Parts: sequence; C-alpha cells; structure tokens
Amino acid sequence: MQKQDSDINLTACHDISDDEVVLSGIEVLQRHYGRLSDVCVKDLAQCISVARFGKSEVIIEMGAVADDLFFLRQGSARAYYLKDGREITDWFAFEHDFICAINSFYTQNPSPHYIASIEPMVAGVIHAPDMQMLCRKHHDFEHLCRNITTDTMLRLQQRIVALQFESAQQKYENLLVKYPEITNRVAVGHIASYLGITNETLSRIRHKRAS
Amino acid sequence: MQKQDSDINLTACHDISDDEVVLSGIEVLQRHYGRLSDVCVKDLAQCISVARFGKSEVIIEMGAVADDLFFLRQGSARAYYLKDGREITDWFAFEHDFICAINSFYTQNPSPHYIASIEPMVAGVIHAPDMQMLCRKHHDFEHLCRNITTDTMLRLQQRIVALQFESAQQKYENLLVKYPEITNRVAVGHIASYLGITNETLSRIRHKRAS
DNA sequence: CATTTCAATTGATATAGATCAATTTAGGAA
DNA sequence: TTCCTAAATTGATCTATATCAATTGAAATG
Repeated sequence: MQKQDSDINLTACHDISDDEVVLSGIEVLQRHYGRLSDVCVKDLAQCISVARFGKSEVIIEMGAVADDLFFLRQGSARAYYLKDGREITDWFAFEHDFICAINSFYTQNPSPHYIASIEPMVAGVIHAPDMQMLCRKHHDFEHLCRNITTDTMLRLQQRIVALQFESAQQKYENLLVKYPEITNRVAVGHIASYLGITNETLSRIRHKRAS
Repeated sequence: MQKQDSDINLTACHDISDDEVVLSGIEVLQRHYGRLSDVCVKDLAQCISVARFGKSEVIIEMGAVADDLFFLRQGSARAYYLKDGREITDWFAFEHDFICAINSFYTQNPSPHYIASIEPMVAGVIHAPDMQMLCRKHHDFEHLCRNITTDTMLRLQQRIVALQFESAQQKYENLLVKYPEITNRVAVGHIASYLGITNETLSRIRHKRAS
C-alpha cells in the first residue's frame, strides 16, 4: 500500500527537478537566514540531496539514530512519538520549513520520534556530519545555522506559552491564525494531539465554531 | 524593602570578585559549549560585566526592549509573564544557566517577560549587540553561541513533551528528577505555574507524596 | 461499483484539576 | 520577641476535558 501510494505521488511531484529543489532551496535559506559566499553555496549544494515521498510514508523510525535534516519544498510532514501506544504529533512542517528527529539530529542519540510525510513531499536533505563540516569550514554557514536554531528555539518558546495555560479552544484558535489552511492539509487527529487535547474535544470545538 | 534586601545580599555575595565571575564564567562556558581562541577570550572578557541582585528583585520589566543576557554564577532567577493578572513562570535559572527575555533578546521587540531574581544572585552579563559583534568577528564564538542555542532549543523541546500530555503528578515528579533541590530554593507557587497547574493542585500532590 | 477500513463525529459519563473560600504557617519588619 | 503580611495548605464545590462506546462519513482497495 505504501509502495503504490509512493509511486503515484512521485510522478505527481516530478514538476520540480532535483537541481531546482537544491538551488531554489538554498536561495530561500539565504533570504530567510543570512547570505552565503559563492564558495559556501557551492560546497553546500554538494552536500544536499533530494528526497521524495508519497502520502503518509514513515521517513524515520523511532529508535534509529537519524542524522537527516529535511528542508521541505513541497508537501508536508510531521514528527510524532508514542505515548501509551498513542501517536502524539510534536511538529508540523510545510513548504520552507525544516523537520528532523530533533534530539537525534543534534545529539546522535536514538530518536524517540518518528517522522512521516503527510502529503506527498519533496525536500532537500543534509546529514548532520556534513552540516558540522560546513559549519567548521564556513563562518557564514555557521551563522546561518545559528539563525535557524534561534528561530526554532523562539517557535518552541511560543508553543510552551500556548500549552502552559491556554484552554483547548484558545489553542485551536491560535493555531488557525498561524496556519489558516492547516485543516485542509492535516488530519484532525494529528492537530488534536499537537494541541495536547483529544480528538473528541477538538471535534466538539470545531462543531461549535462551524455553527 | 527591595532596597534593604538588596544591600544585605550584596554583601553576602562579595565572596566572588567581578574578575572571578568573568574569568571562571568564560571557563565554564568553554567547557560546556566549545573552546575559544585566546584572542576571542580577551575580546569576550571586555564585553562582559557583572551584575549582583538581592532576593526577589525585578531585573527586567515587561514592555522594555531587553538586550541583556545573564549567565548565573550564584543564586537563581526566573522569567515570567502575566496571564489574566497572574504570574506564570516560564524559565528557571541556577548556577551555570542562562536567562534572558528570550523574545526581546533575539528579536529586539519589547519583552512580554519579566525577569526577577529568586535568591540573591551574581551573573555575568552580555548585551545582544556585543554578542552579535563577537559572533561576526570570531568564528569560534559563533560556534559556541550556536551550541548554546541548540542546547536551549533541545530543553524547550523536552518541556513541550512534558506539558503536552503528562498529568500534573508526572510533571512534578519529572521536575524533581531534573532539579532535586528546586523545592528548597524556589517558591512552590512559581513551580506550579511553571508546570502549568495551580498552586492548590501542586500543594495536594506534595501532600500525597509526603505521606 | 461495492466493500472494506480508518477517521471523524456524536452522545453519555467520569475525573483531574480549577476555582472559591477559609485556615494555617512562616519569614521579614518593627 | 511580637506583629504583620504573604505564601502554603486544606476543604468544598464546579467545570473543562478525558474516556468509553456507538454511529456516521469518506477515502482507499479490490
């Protein structure tokens, strides 16, 4: 089932060539996180590969040391872990977002997270050792990476505020402000666990809003 | 009251000289986050000042653009914000921890957070523009800062997991594992809001545990 | 196109934790 | 020491959200 899905979606994604993914990806990164020298861009391009996945494919398994960092160019993905056998989604990524098994990528420990595609997706991939190497070699790349990490840190900070003392309704409203079209792209169940509430509660909140 | 407290505690902290705070602080930083060249250490030492506060002093007011980053050498502090007039503690810092108005420090926007000392504290201070300057000038310092940010990011990630789906009891137990002596140093009320629960609930949990 | 399967919704009930109110305790000031 | 203020505890409810169970809906499969 996964196989067939994947094939179908692969073709659907062939409008973007690998080179396009890498080059336009690097351009977007520079715009968001800091300019790179030409030498650095060349080195970086060498280290990036392209990954394509169909709908709902598991990309990283829990328990593995996962040193891939994905930068999405199309589609969407999520990171999740299991709590009492139930999937809890921790992170969403859409176009221009990063996703990785955050603990594993930065500490080389086995990942408590799974990563899976949601929609068919295309992403640039870099491996942790390559990133380290590029950081050591190019000061401007280390600067860019620091900016990315800072940005991620600030987002996580925001989420903590949301989870710490907001009602289920408030959390959902805030999510919709940040990602207005998330409900068209992501299963409601994933959104619920992301907000720290049950499917049923989210369903009722959505019902109230609709009426 | 704040004034008098402060005077008393200032004297209590005079066992560490300013130079000691700066130099041993830089040493600790290097041990945790990466070695620096001698030139860099010299430059960095130039940019660090020392701040001393008494018990329960407000260090940063909400609404201010706060570009101070504190590295604690003694005592403790917390960051908090107001939600419906109630203080919600967001972050604790003890010896060897950083604390700043995280949003303000990294984005130069007015801070939604207050920062206050808990116990009398001594800290090294660096200003955001100086940090930026040092990052630009010294690749090794930028590397160190990236490591600090990465570390902070991973901690925030851990807290999200804790807040997302754990019971009040579980959250308290986990906190005690991480900071076994926190209850001797921090008011129970601050701990409660940090965990996203009310004072009363935490009090009852503590009662159950004690028996 | 029919069938299977999984996700979402809806309903009924249970409960963890919030809220409100009253006491007790403890740390700082006189 | 004694007083005073604020924090912590304890008790009695209340409520938002979880849980359990059943039904509906929609997408994937043959």
